[in-house]
Amino acid sequence: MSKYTTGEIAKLCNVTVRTVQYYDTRGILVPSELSEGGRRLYSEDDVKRLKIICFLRDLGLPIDSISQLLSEEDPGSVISLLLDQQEAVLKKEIGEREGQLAKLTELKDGLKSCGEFSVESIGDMAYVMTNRKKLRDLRIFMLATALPLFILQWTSIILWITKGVWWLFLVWVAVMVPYAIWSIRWYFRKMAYICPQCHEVFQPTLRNSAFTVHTYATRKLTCPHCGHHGFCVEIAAEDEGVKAHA
Amino acid sequence: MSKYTTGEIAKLCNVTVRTVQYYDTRGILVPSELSEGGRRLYSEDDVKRLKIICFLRDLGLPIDSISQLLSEEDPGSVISLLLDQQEAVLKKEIGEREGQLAKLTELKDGLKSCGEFSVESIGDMAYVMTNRKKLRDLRIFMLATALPLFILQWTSIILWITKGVWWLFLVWVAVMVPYAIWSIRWYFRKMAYICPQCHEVFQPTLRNSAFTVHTYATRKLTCPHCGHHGFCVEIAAEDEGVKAHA
DNA sequence: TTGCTCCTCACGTCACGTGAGGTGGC
DNA sequence: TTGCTCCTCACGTCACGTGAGGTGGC
Repeated sequence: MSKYTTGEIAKLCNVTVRTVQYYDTRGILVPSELSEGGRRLYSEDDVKRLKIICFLRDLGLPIDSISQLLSEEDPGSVISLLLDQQEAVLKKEIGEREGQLAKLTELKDGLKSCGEFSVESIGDMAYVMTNRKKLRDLRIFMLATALPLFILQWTSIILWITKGVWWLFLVWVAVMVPYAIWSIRWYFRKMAYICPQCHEVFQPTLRNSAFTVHTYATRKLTCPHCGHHGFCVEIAAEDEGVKAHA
Repeated sequence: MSKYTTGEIAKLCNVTVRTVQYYDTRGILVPSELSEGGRRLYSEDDVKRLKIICFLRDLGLPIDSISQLLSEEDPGSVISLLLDQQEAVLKKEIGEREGQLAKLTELKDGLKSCGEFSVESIGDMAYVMTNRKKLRDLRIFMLATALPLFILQWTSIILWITKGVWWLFLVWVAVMVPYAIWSIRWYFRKMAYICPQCHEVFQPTLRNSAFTVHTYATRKLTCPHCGHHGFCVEIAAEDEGVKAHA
């Protein structure tokens, strides 16, 4: 029966000498024999054991679990539990990293579209990203309230043209005017903007914001903190009112 | 300008007090002021900075990189590099874990179909799994050599029946007989089996293995090491011949 | 004065890597 | 004797967590 030294068994199993020594001190793979000089000597069975350890380790199992499994008197009852656990761990870790990857891509896109770059831009982007869900909810709510009016509008127009029923159109006008006033006020109370210069969050007055150039996500405004005039990213306002996003 | 204590800034940014203290000792977030009693006092700007740190940390970036980025005089040139790097890291880690997950599932399936369980079964499974590619290559090679003969067989039969050409069938017989002898011998030289009892790899003699019950992956054999008689898993033999899979 | 919060060591985590300084075995 | 391998400390990694023992501030 040939015996292997630390270096030999390490090479056989594609690990470092240090790893073999470490497994000895941890009691996971104790050499079956020691030479007179105090050198570790490993048997064929030790090699098999180390291969099993490495296989399980390469599945990501912690060595303490492997150690417990190998010293169990009935490993059959433990192994499937351990593997199920590890499966859950791996799935969770994959999910986490995919989430991070999605956020990272979003950040990259955001920084690409944002011209001048500073560390604060990252803060703005982070704020916009966490705020995005809330913003979407607000916009959806806005559309949802407008939808019945939209239907009423076209129903009344069609009825007027085809059947000559004109009173429904009057109903629409009567409802539409207060809705328009309410919705514009509501929208500007719920929205806020980030200044690209001083990175403060502010809410413009209705007068200043209603009649300016704007896109889907930005609006040309003057920052009340630093006086900068330019396109500001639209976000959902904090519930408590105007507040630095800090 | 209000100031925040360690606990306050920690709560604002959803981290522990210890984390805030740690970022101070690492020089990543040094409090802008200290009280006479030596307590850390943080400004609004410090809060913004910590939020940025946490955002980047939650993308999985190492704090040393964050630290460097924040102390850079031109962060714009570094950030995209850093994010690209992190993207690669995350993709690699996801890939690794998906590989581990696949192996883990394979192991679970293997252990389910393997009746009596011991620690050595894991070793056998590991060996079968690393060996699987080689085994598949061998089987594909086997099929590839058989394919021309198979085509010749049906061509000759069809020609004989439809056109009365019988000599091609004689050619097929003349080629088939030596091929059959060669292929059976080749197959049993390339294949080996794992004994489920003593977990040794062995190659049975041609006589013992050719006429026994078998399935796609196993064959009923008697182990020459321990004498156990039962179904043994088929694997590709080591190139050097018979060898314990150690 | 009493809680509560904060302070600084200092050790623990996880699976080894990396020297340092000394020795066994061919 | 000369390389090569192996031995045992012992510290370092990474981002904090977890007490211990002491103090500031309302």
